[in-house]
Amino acid sequence: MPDAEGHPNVEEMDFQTVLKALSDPLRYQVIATLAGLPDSTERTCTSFGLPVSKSTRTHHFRILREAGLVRQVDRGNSRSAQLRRADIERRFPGLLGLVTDNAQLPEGAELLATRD
Amino acid sequence: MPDAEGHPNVEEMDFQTVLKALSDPLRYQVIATLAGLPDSTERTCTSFGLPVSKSTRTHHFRILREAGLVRQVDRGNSRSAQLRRADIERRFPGLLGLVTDNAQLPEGAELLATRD
DNA sequence: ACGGAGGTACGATCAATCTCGTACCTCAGG
DNA sequence: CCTGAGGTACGAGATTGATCGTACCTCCGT
Repeated sequence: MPDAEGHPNVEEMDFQTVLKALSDPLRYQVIATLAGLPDSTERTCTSFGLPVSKSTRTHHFRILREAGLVRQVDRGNSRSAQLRRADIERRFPGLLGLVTDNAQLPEGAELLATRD
Repeated sequence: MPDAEGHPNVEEMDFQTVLKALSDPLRYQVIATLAGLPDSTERTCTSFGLPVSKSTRTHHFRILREAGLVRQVDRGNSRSAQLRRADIERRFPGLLGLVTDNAQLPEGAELLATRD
């Protein structure tokens, strides 16, 4: 079962849950952005510049985390999110490729995502 | 734009729309079932034995059709649905493989699906 | 011509979920 | 010790989506 922070391990990842997580435009955008950046990239939730409130942001990142798509680790005063690329690739080979190939990132998304 | 029956062509298929279509358990089950059968298989909506009413069934098949996942053609007195396998494979390579690999079809699903 | 099976269209209902505000927590920096 | 930034938890509102019943259509078989 998932760990204390709600991360499922590779075997526990469920495709339907992942599809549901990705079917929201904002969450899709987060994953597509992360997938287009170097593997070890870590970002705070805020750094994506999502046009929603803090609590809504927490909600979306929880869904991504519980689907197994991102890992969130405590970094002192904040919390960084990183794509679980290897895990996803092992469990759902090719999925991330489809995500990046079909991403329609809004203008400036790369800038926002690259900002610290 | 889509034809009169609402079928998008290959270029018009949208990944987000497809993900949304697949994120419902019943619709996923339909696609997974079709994907596991020979390519030219045609089925009536009823033959899947979905545990919902007629109108709900129509609703789900409309979403699958408008996402571009199935093609529905008039067959006289009824209407048959078939998977747009080649189109999907061309537009989203590998997606159908993921769907079949992660399908958890209920017991007897193959029988229901194979029945005419 | 009639009945029934397969489908669609429409409107209503109910559940899921996206959204937000507020309150609260923790840590880094002054 | 404060303050502010980043996050979470919880409850409420709003929106989406699944579900159904009814009415209606078309075709096949009798």
